[in-house]
Amino acid sequence: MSSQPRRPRDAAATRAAILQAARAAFTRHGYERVGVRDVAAAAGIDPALVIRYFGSKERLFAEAVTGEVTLVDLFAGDRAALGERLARYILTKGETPGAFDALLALLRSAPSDPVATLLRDAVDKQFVRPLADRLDGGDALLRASLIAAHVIGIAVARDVIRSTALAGSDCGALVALVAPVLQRYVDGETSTDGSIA
Amino acid sequence: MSSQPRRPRDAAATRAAILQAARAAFTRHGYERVGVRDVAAAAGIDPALVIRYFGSKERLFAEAVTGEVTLVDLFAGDRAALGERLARYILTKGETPGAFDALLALLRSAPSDPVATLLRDAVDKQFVRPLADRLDGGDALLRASLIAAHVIGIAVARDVIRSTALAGSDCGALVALVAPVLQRYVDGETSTDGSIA
DNA sequence: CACACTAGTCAACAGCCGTTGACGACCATG
DNA sequence: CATGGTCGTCAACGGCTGTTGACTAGTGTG
Repeated sequence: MSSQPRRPRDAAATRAAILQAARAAFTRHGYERVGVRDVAAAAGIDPALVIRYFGSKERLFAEAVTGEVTLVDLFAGDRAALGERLARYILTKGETPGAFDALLALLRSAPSDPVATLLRDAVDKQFVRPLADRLDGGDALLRASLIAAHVIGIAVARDVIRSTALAGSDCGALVALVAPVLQRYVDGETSTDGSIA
Repeated sequence: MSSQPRRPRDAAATRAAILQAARAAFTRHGYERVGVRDVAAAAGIDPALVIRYFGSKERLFAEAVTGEVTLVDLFAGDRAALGERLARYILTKGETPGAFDALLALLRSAPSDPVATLLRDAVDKQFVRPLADRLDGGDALLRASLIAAHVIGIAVARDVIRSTALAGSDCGALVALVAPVLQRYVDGETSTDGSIA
């Protein structure tokens, strides 16, 4: 029996294959439940190569997950519809199966301590702060954090917990409900009262 | 060298000690990162005894985490202040260190597949459905699910990710911001109009 | 051709995991 | 006192984990 043919000697392609396999696995199952051997098998190579290329599982995760999120362009544009843009983004995302979502990968891995740090930094630097910069009024940082919290909550409820109502509902109806709520955080007003505390 | 003295033969106390240690550990670190040996060590007994009492780690987790959440009483009372009650509950919870929070334990363990199912059932049965029963208007189930999503998001952002802005802020200011937002889901308004139908 | 270099494989390490069965120690009851 | 059943301990199983080093097979260069 001849052993299976070796991979062609292409370092760049192999590295990319590992990264792609890692992204898919981490997105679906989270950091803890994905083994180096799983990633290697999905990439069609030896487990040792994964370590050789990335040093350790943790660094592979960091490299696979970072540098992929580009939310900032969402924050640009008129603030009156910012809530709707955010709602539409989070709610229509993930409709293409097999898509890699760094946020989801991070959320699934959040219980892991180094990952929690990674996630905090990513959310803070790529979401909360840029968003807070575009908010007027007091408590901008707090309101941006609460917007992030709601967005994260929706992602967790729908994609991790797989809440039946959220997962099975029409996106349009969801956006219509969520958009004005996020917008309220954007505007920073309490409608019954008229002023911020 | 005499080995350390045996535990007094008290089955009920030992069982309770295991359960308490398991709750603390699962709340802090989640299902995956807590080993049977960790729980046993915290309870001061042999790892084998944990399995003897609970059958398996998974059943221990289920027993440790279920039957502890009693949110329903929050939903009773006047609906006009329901949003504030919810906001106050989620935001002031966990101020006593060492407290066990089943929701947090579940959230930290959510990536694990059987735990995700457990969590979905718990959230659905103990939160979404009772809450939806108290909501008027269309999309009651959806609006209740979105309230749950926001509450979960705040919990994740604050306790798992440890978002700096949320973790370090004054609870009163947070409640003032969150309460009217949750209330909007309660009232089911989509316009800026402040009146309920 | 012979060389150094690199890409890939293989086998194994040490350590952890959940779980099991055999084995003492204790206690209540006969 | 003897006996049966329960409580606790101990050691070990098989399987998994991330990681390492030795080894082979190709490639580009002198």
